[in-house]
Amino acid sequence: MHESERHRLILSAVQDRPMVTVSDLVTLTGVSEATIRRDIATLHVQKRLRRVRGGAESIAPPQFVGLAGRPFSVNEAIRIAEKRAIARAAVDLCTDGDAIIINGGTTTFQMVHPLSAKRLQVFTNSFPIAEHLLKHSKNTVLLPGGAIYREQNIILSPFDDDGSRHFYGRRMFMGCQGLGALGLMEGDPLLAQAEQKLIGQADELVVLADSTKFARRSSLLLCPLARISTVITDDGITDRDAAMLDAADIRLIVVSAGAAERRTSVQDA
Amino acid sequence: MHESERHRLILSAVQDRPMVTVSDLVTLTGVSEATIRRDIATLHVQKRLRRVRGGAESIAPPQFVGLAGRPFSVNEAIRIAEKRAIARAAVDLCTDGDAIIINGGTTTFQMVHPLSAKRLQVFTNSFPIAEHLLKHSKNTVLLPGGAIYREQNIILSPFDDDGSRHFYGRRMFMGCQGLGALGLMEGDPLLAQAEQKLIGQADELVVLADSTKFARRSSLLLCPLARISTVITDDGITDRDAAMLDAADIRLIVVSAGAAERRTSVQDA
DNA sequence: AAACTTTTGATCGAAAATGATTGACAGTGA
DNA sequence: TCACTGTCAATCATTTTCGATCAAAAGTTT
Repeated sequence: MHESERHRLILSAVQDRPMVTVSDLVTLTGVSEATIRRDIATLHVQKRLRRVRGGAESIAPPQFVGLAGRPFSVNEAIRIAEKRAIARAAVDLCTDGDAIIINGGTTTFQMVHPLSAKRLQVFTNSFPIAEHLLKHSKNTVLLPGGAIYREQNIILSPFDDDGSRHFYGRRMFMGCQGLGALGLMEGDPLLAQAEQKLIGQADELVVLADSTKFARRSSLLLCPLARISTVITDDGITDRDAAMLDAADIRLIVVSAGAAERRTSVQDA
Repeated sequence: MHESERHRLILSAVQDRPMVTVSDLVTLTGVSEATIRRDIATLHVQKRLRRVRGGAESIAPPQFVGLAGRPFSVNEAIRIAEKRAIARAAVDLCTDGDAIIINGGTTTFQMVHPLSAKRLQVFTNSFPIAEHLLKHSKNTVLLPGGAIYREQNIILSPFDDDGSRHFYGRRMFMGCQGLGALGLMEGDPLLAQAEQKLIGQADELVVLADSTKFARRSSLLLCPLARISTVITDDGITDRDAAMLDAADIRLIVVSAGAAERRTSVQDA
């Protein structure tokens, strides 16, 4: 057994489990204890795992992953003010009693705070959104069936009969990775699949996209612009992009991310 | 049991309770009292929990724990030691990689702590169980579709195609309200409906029932004794009830709720 | 093939973790 | 007050784990 092969084995073993012991790895690889220790030390300085007494553990300990339902640690911090303002405008579209669909994502997650004051029927594939609404609001919460994907924090089923067909909402709210003349684009295949399932279960499709999204392109084209009813974005949007949405007969809601309240200016198409 | 694993277990245990005692953690982890104290001291200086007399408590502000982290406020406190011991024995039946089904309930909820150390595929209709496993373990978590019922804390759909038909487990674990010669009884119609959906999706049906359940009767008869493979209970069970289960060809696992280790005695039928 | 380097396995003392014991201390009830 | 109980810190013996060292094995270069 060669060094690189051992390293692959060790890394795969450590990702499966909260922690692997040295003796575990000895039986797994068949080499001596000393070698395993050396390997762990090497991988530790390479920051590919964390070395702990007795063995090794994954570099991302589970207690951080799940920290109070923070969804996507990477994207979360960026453009947070814009996302909040956009999410607030999205919630403002709803009145008590409405049935809505919220697709998982960092932008849509920001809707939970203003939603706390409402009483809606919310269908969502986002576990953190469901969790928050359950704990901090009186909204009715409904979920599709399926596995919980930890990275994306969404519930997704490989099957068609996951319950989403039985829910029909007045509006569906979703984020995206890119928005261009070709339509709505998503980056993550799993998110795309989840969104695909829910589009069509609502009268109106409301897209929450901060203004940087108009510059971004992505590989997965989810639907054409014509399918979108409303876009909510911040005031960084260019006239050209606004004109593009206008041409597609999309209602555009522009919010100001500035500290002040929602000075939302609505420009109907 | 290694240090890092114990720490994960302790943190997960302290999470959904106002406080855990040292002896709780001794039974949960199987290590000595001295070690638990040292662990608590370590985690305390790391500010990952607060050390209090008799045990430890969550560092998190009570607002989060209080609202819905508490699943079933009424039943939770009673016979907690028995329930924990029973739940632990239930988890001991599983080996990594197994696919299991856990029905929501106060007894089955106690399975989450020992489950933290496992790597299973867990299908559950209990939102708190899913939440805990997602945050504090590396188990794969799967859910049925439907609405979240706040009182029972379960996910339930009025429709048949909620995704549960697509999951097949080696074992299904469930609690109950009563257990008699006629069969398994449930009190809450919603819980009964949820259980009905999942029975039949697993090879073995394992019932977790503390010994008081044999004296209780209820209106909703869920299934006959013949459908049950295994019953796990505490040592308060009478010979008469044990004989009843034996006659029904049910494997009986009796655990001692006493502080000591899991002195589980298995009496096969 | 010989000389050299790298990797591996084994040994052994050091360091760390653990479990059990003890006594101190506070609270409880008789 | 006094015994009793539960909690806790300190201590010590034992076990586990670690790190350093060295020799054998494997691979490289000349």
